[in-house]
Amino acid sequence: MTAITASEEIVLEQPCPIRDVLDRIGDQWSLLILEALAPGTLRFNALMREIGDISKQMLSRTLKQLEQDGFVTRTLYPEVPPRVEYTLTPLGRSFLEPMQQLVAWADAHHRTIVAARLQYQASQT
Amino acid sequence: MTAITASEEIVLEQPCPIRDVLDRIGDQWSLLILEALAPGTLRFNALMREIGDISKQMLSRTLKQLEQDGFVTRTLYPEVPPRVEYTLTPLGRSFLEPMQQLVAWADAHHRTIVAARLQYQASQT
DNA sequence: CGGCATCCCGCTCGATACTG
DNA sequence: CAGTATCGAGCGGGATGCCG
Repeated sequence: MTAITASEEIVLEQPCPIRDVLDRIGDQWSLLILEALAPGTLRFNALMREIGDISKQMLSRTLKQLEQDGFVTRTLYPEVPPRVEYTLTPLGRSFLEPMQQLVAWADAHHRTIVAARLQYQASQT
Repeated sequence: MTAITASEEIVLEQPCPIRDVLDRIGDQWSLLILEALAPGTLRFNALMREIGDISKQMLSRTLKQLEQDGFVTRTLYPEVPPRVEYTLTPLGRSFLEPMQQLVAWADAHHRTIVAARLQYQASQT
Protein backbone atom coordinates (compact mmCIF):
# COMPACT_ATOMS: atom_id res chain seq x y z
CA MET A 1 0.00 0.00 0.00
CA THR A 2 2.76 2.20 -0.35
CA ALA A 3 2.55 3.34 -3.84
CA ILE A 4 -0.11 5.92 -3.91
CA THR A 5 -1.70 5.76 -0.54
CA ALA A 6 -4.93 7.53 -0.07
CA SER A 7 -3.42 10.90 0.64
CA GLU A 8 -1.60 11.02 3.93
CA GLU A 9 -1.57 8.47 6.63
CA ILE A 10 -2.59 9.51 10.11
CA VAL A 11 -0.36 8.38 12.92
CA LEU A 12 -2.70 8.08 15.81
CA GLU A 13 -0.35 8.10 18.75
CA GLN A 14 3.29 8.36 19.62
CA PRO A 15 4.87 6.27 22.35
CA CYS A 16 5.50 9.39 24.41
CA PRO A 17 2.90 12.15 24.82
CA ILE A 18 5.43 14.91 24.43
CA ARG A 19 6.37 13.54 21.03
CA ASP A 20 2.81 14.04 19.89
CA VAL A 21 3.16 17.68 20.74
CA LEU A 22 6.68 18.21 19.46
CA ASP A 23 5.88 16.51 16.20
CA ARG A 24 3.15 19.04 15.73
CA ILE A 25 4.82 22.23 16.84
CA GLY A 26 8.44 21.32 16.23
CA ASP A 27 8.14 21.98 12.54
CA GLN A 28 8.84 25.21 10.77
CA TRP A 29 5.38 26.72 10.73
CA SER A 30 2.91 25.41 13.29
CA LEU A 31 3.84 27.82 16.06
CA LEU A 32 3.66 30.78 13.73
CA ILE A 33 0.21 29.75 12.57
CA LEU A 34 -1.02 29.31 16.11
CA GLU A 35 0.33 32.72 17.01
CA ALA A 36 -1.31 34.26 13.98
CA LEU A 37 -4.63 32.74 14.97
CA ALA A 38 -4.35 33.75 18.61
CA PRO A 39 -6.07 37.12 18.12
CA GLY A 40 -8.95 35.53 16.24
CA THR A 41 -10.33 33.89 13.13
CA LEU A 42 -8.52 34.29 9.83
CA ARG A 43 -9.03 33.24 6.24
CA PHE A 44 -6.48 31.27 4.30
CA ASN A 45 -4.95 34.13 2.39
CA ALA A 46 -5.09 36.45 5.36
CA LEU A 47 -3.10 33.83 7.22
CA MET A 48 -0.59 33.76 4.40
CA ARG A 49 -0.15 37.51 4.51
CA GLU A 50 0.08 37.46 8.29
CA ILE A 51 2.88 34.93 8.33
CA GLY A 52 4.61 36.42 5.38
CA ASP A 53 6.98 33.93 3.86
CA ILE A 54 5.05 30.69 3.94
CA SER A 55 4.02 28.94 0.74
CA LYS A 56 0.46 27.88 0.01
CA GLN A 57 1.67 24.32 0.09
CA MET A 58 3.07 24.44 3.56
CA LEU A 59 0.27 26.55 4.96
CA SER A 60 -2.25 24.09 3.62
CA ARG A 61 -0.38 21.05 4.91
CA THR A 62 0.29 22.51 8.31
CA LEU A 63 -3.26 23.70 8.77
CA LYS A 64 -4.51 20.23 7.92
CA GLN A 65 -2.25 18.77 10.55
CA LEU A 66 -3.37 21.28 13.11
CA GLU A 67 -6.97 20.51 12.22
CA GLN A 68 -6.30 16.79 12.48
CA ASP A 69 -4.89 17.18 15.94
CA GLY A 70 -7.75 19.36 17.06
CA PHE A 71 -5.86 22.64 17.40
CA VAL A 72 -7.83 24.56 14.80
CA THR A 73 -11.23 24.41 13.16
CA ARG A 74 -11.71 24.77 9.45
CA THR A 75 -14.96 26.25 8.29
CA LEU A 76 -15.87 26.27 4.62
CA TYR A 77 -18.51 28.70 3.44
CA PRO A 78 -19.91 27.39 0.16
CA GLU A 79 -19.96 30.70 -1.59
CA VAL A 80 -18.47 31.94 -4.80
CA PRO A 81 -15.66 32.57 -4.48
CA PRO A 82 -15.19 30.09 -1.66
CA ARG A 83 -14.32 31.37 1.77
CA VAL A 84 -12.52 29.30 4.40
CA GLU A 85 -11.98 30.42 7.94
CA TYR A 86 -9.62 29.03 10.52
CA THR A 87 -10.13 29.38 14.25
CA LEU A 88 -8.42 28.03 17.31
CA THR A 89 -10.31 25.32 19.16
CA PRO A 90 -10.45 25.29 22.97
CA LEU A 91 -7.57 22.83 22.80
CA GLY A 92 -5.65 25.20 20.59
CA ARG A 93 -6.33 28.12 22.88
CA SER A 94 -5.33 26.11 25.93
CA PHE A 95 -2.05 25.46 24.23
CA LEU A 96 -1.31 29.17 23.90
CA GLU A 97 -0.36 29.34 27.55
CA PRO A 98 2.56 26.91 27.68
CA MET A 99 3.48 28.12 24.23
CA GLN A 100 3.72 31.72 25.33
CA GLN A 101 5.82 30.64 28.27
CA LEU A 102 8.17 29.12 25.75
CA VAL A 103 8.14 32.17 23.53
CA ALA A 104 8.77 34.40 26.53
CA TRP A 105 11.67 32.22 27.56
CA ALA A 106 13.04 32.37 24.03
CA ASP A 107 12.78 36.14 23.97
CA ALA A 108 14.41 36.45 27.36
CA HIS A 109 17.31 34.12 26.65
CA HIS A 110 18.10 34.19 22.98
CA ARG A 111 20.84 36.71 23.61
CA THR A 112 22.43 34.25 25.97
CA ILE A 113 22.14 31.52 23.39
CA VAL A 114 23.73 33.62 20.68
CA ALA A 115 26.50 34.56 23.09
CA ALA A 116 27.06 30.89 23.91
CA ARG A 117 27.39 30.09 20.24
CA LEU A 118 29.92 32.86 19.75
CA GLN A 119 31.92 31.67 22.70
CA TYR A 120 31.81 28.08 21.53
CA GLN A 121 32.95 29.14 18.11
CA ALA A 122 35.83 31.08 19.62
CA SER A 123 36.80 28.18 21.87
CA GLN A 124 37.06 25.91 18.84
CA THR A 125 39.40 28.37 17.18
CA MET B 1 39.02 16.61 7.14
CA THR B 2 37.21 17.09 4.12
CA ALA B 3 38.13 20.13 2.22
CA ILE B 4 34.48 20.62 1.74
CA THR B 5 33.51 22.23 5.01
CA ALA B 6 35.31 22.68 8.28
CA SER B 7 33.17 20.30 10.25
CA GLU B 8 29.79 21.72 11.00
CA GLU B 9 28.87 25.28 10.49
CA ILE B 10 27.41 27.22 13.36
CA VAL B 11 24.39 29.30 12.57
CA LEU B 12 24.65 32.15 14.97
CA GLU B 13 21.16 33.51 14.97
CA GLN B 14 17.76 32.92 13.50
CA PRO B 15 15.54 35.79 12.40
CA CYS B 16 13.03 34.94 15.12
CA PRO B 17 14.09 34.09 18.67
CA ILE B 18 11.59 31.29 19.00
CA ARG B 19 13.15 29.61 15.97
CA ASP B 20 16.46 29.47 17.82
CA VAL B 21 14.73 27.52 20.55
CA LEU B 22 12.58 25.31 18.37
CA ASP B 23 15.49 24.41 16.16
CA ARG B 24 17.24 23.15 19.23
CA ILE B 25 14.48 21.34 21.04
CA GLY B 26 12.22 20.51 18.14
CA ASP B 27 14.32 17.56 17.10
CA GLN B 28 13.94 14.00 18.15
CA TRP B 29 16.28 13.92 21.08
CA SER B 30 17.10 17.24 22.70
CA LEU B 31 14.17 17.29 25.08
CA LEU B 32 14.84 13.75 26.20
CA ILE B 33 18.45 14.59 26.91
CA LEU B 34 17.53 17.68 28.89
CA GLU B 35 15.03 15.66 30.89
CA ALA B 36 17.63 12.98 31.53
CA LEU B 37 20.07 15.61 32.78
CA ALA B 38 17.51 17.39 34.94
CA PRO B 39 18.23 15.25 38.04
CA GLY B 40 21.96 15.83 37.74
CA THR B 41 25.23 15.15 35.98
CA LEU B 42 25.58 12.09 33.81
CA ARG B 43 28.30 10.44 31.78
CA PHE B 44 27.97 9.69 28.11
CA ASN B 45 27.10 6.03 28.40
CA ALA B 46 24.87 6.61 31.38
CA LEU B 47 22.98 9.09 29.24
CA MET B 48 22.65 6.48 26.53
CA ARG B 49 21.22 3.94 28.93
CA GLU B 50 18.91 6.53 30.43
CA ILE B 51 17.40 7.47 27.10
CA GLY B 52 17.35 3.96 25.81
CA ASP B 53 17.02 3.92 22.06
CA ILE B 54 19.34 6.67 20.95
CA SER B 55 22.44 5.90 18.92
CA LYS B 56 25.90 7.08 19.91
CA GLN B 57 25.90 9.12 16.78
CA MET B 58 22.80 11.10 17.60
CA LEU B 59 23.61 11.44 21.26
CA SER B 60 27.00 12.84 20.40
CA ARG B 61 25.64 15.22 17.80
CA THR B 62 22.77 16.44 19.91
CA LEU B 63 24.95 16.96 22.96
CA LYS B 64 27.33 18.99 20.89
CA GLN B 65 24.48 21.20 19.74
CA LEU B 66 23.22 21.61 23.27
CA GLU B 67 26.72 22.51 24.37
CA GLN B 68 27.06 24.98 21.54
CA ASP B 69 23.88 26.74 22.54
CA GLY B 70 24.87 26.83 26.16
CA PHE B 71 22.33 24.35 27.53
CA VAL B 72 24.84 21.82 28.80
CA THR B 73 28.45 21.72 29.91
CA ARG B 74 30.84 19.06 28.78
CA THR B 75 33.64 18.16 31.15
CA LEU B 76 36.41 15.85 30.07
CA TYR B 77 38.51 14.15 32.75
CA PRO B 78 41.81 13.13 31.19
CA GLU B 79 41.97 9.72 32.76
CA VAL B 80 42.27 6.25 31.37
CA PRO B 81 39.70 5.28 30.37
CA PRO B 82 38.41 8.75 29.60
CA ARG B 83 35.45 10.06 31.52
CA VAL B 84 33.13 12.75 30.23
CA GLU B 85 30.38 14.31 32.23
CA TYR B 86 27.46 16.36 31.04
CA THR B 87 25.65 18.86 33.22
CA LEU B 88 22.94 21.41 32.67
CA THR B 89 24.11 25.01 32.68
CA PRO B 90 22.07 27.70 34.44
CA LEU B 91 20.56 28.43 31.04
CA GLY B 92 19.68 24.78 30.61
CA ARG B 93 18.14 24.62 34.05
CA SER B 94 16.16 27.78 33.46
CA PHE B 95 14.75 26.14 30.41
CA LEU B 96 13.37 23.25 32.44
CA GLU B 97 10.50 25.38 33.64
CA PRO B 98 8.81 26.29 30.37
CA MET B 99 9.72 22.84 29.15
CA GLN B 100 7.95 21.15 32.01
CA GLN B 101 4.94 23.34 31.39
CA LEU B 102 4.93 22.00 27.89
CA VAL B 103 5.36 18.41 29.02
CA ALA B 104 2.60 18.85 31.55
CA TRP B 105 0.32 20.23 28.87
CA ALA B 106 1.18 17.32 26.62
CA ASP B 107 0.41 14.82 29.35
CA ALA B 108 -2.85 16.54 30.16
CA HIS B 109 -4.09 16.83 26.60
CA HIS B 110 -2.66 14.03 24.56
CA ARG B 111 -5.85 12.05 25.03
CA THR B 112 -7.75 14.91 23.48
CA ILE B 113 -5.33 15.02 20.61
CA VAL B 114 -5.62 11.33 19.93
CA ALA B 115 -9.39 11.63 20.11
CA ALA B 116 -9.29 14.50 17.62
CA ARG B 117 -7.26 12.39 15.24
CA LEU B 118 -9.70 9.53 15.50
CA GLN B 119 -12.60 11.83 14.86
CA TYR B 120 -10.87 13.45 11.92
CA GLN B 121 -10.11 10.05 10.48
CA ALA B 122 -13.76 9.03 10.86
CA SER B 123 -14.97 12.27 9.32
CA GLN B 124 -12.85 11.63 6.25
CA THR B 125 -14.35 8.20 5.80
C1' DC C 1 -10.08 31.78 -3.37
C1' DG C 2 -8.29 27.84 -1.47
C1' DG C 3 -6.38 24.20 -2.16
C1' DC C 4 -4.09 19.28 -4.00
C1' DA C 5 -0.64 16.77 -7.22
C1' DT C 6 3.95 16.44 -8.89
C1' DC C 7 8.84 17.02 -9.13
C1' DC C 8 13.03 17.46 -6.88
C1' DC C 9 16.73 18.87 -3.90
C1' DG C 10 19.01 19.06 0.56
C1' DC C 11 19.36 17.76 4.98
C1' DT C 12 18.52 14.70 8.86
C1' DC C 13 19.16 10.70 10.91
C1' DG C 14 20.36 5.55 11.28
C1' DA C 15 23.79 1.83 10.64
C1' DT C 16 28.22 0.53 10.56
C1' DA C 17 33.03 0.82 11.23
C1' DC C 18 37.14 2.86 13.07
C1' DT C 19 40.07 5.72 16.81
C1' DG C 20 42.47 7.76 21.06
C1' DC D 1 34.83 4.85 27.45
C1' DA D 2 33.63 8.29 24.40
C1' DG D 3 33.54 9.54 20.66
C1' DT D 4 34.42 10.63 14.86
C1' DA D 5 34.06 9.05 9.69
C1' DT D 6 31.56 7.54 6.03
C1' DC D 7 27.71 6.07 3.44
C1' DG D 8 23.01 5.97 2.18
C1' DA D 9 17.89 6.00 2.62
C1' DG D 10 14.01 8.91 3.75
C1' DC D 11 11.55 12.82 4.36
C1' DG D 12 10.66 17.73 4.88
C1' DG D 13 9.75 21.36 2.32
C1' DG D 14 10.29 24.73 -1.93
C1' DA D 15 8.63 25.56 -6.81
C1' DT D 16 5.37 24.95 -10.06
C1' DG D 17 1.05 23.80 -12.18
C1' DC D 18 -3.80 22.31 -12.25
C1' DC D 19 -8.63 22.18 -10.26
C1' DG D 20 -13.35 23.32 -8.10
